[in-house]
Amino acid sequence: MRNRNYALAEHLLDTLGEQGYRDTGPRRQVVAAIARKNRHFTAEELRDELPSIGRATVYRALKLLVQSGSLCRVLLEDGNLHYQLNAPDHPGHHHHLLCVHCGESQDLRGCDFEDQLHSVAKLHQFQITGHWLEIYGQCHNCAANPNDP
Amino acid sequence: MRNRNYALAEHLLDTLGEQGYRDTGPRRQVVAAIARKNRHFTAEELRDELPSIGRATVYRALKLLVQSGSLCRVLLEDGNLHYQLNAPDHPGHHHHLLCVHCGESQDLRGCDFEDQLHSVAKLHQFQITGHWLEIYGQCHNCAANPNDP
DNA sequence: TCCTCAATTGATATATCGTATCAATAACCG
DNA sequence: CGGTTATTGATACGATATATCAATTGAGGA
Repeated sequence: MRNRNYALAEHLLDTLGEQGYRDTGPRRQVVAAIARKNRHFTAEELRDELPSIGRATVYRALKLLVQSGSLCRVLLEDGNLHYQLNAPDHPGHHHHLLCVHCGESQDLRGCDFEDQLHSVAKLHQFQITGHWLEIYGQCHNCAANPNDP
Repeated sequence: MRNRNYALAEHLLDTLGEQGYRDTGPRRQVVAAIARKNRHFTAEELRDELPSIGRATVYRALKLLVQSGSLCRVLLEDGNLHYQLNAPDHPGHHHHLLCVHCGESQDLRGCDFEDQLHSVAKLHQFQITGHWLEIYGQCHNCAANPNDP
């Protein structure tokens, strides 16, 4: 686990490096903290875990990671925005199945709404340039064991 | 137009009345201001138009209207949440085609993603309880006249 | 019509989330 | 090594929204 997190963190730094961003101490700490997370999180949550790092630095790092496709912003059902690490082999725009019970988030893979979106758009004479989709519910585990933590 | 707005405002007040909420002066003003809008807006925008009304009252009215299904929260592409009046005959949960150029918002009607969502969910052994979808692009008008205001 | 009481209001403080500024510092590259 | 330039962090600020609570007001009953 430690190893996987470490490799993940290095991967994130590499991705930033490829885009000309420097490999700095604070950045390493932010990225390491993100790699340790196994669910979506808020910027402030992260900040609490990194008290020695300036608020602005944390927000800047998050923004870079979103821009570079390593991190997603996910919209919770209540309208709050959280962050979620993307799988290394699944960067950029995609959708999530968010478990409202345990907070787990699965990527929606191999599914394409684009075709349907475009045909709908045609009906409305609308040119689509983007979309945002989040799906809420219960994951397999939580549906089977509704009384777990 | 004045008449339509007036009827709209009365409709919103009626809807609140049915749920046991009182018909008050400040509420009437908020609702009237909303009925005048023809695009999505922020709470602060509304507040600027109603300087005599307390900040909290504006937010409270918005919340009630969202709860009662008269108002939608819409997510802009940048992650900001705005409010959008629902058509009286189309309350509650639905989706929007948001023009990123002029800010117009069309309701997505007669379109059902639910079936597709559920079959995808089945693959992931996930029980869907809700979803959030926004679609961004250019409306017919803006696509045809990209240089208009 | 007037009373009463609960709902509502608004001033204020507080919380959350994020950006702008800018001097000091640290990374990278030759 | 330096020198340049990105980066940092302290601080202030702004936007969005809720909590508190005394004062006010609407609505239904007497």
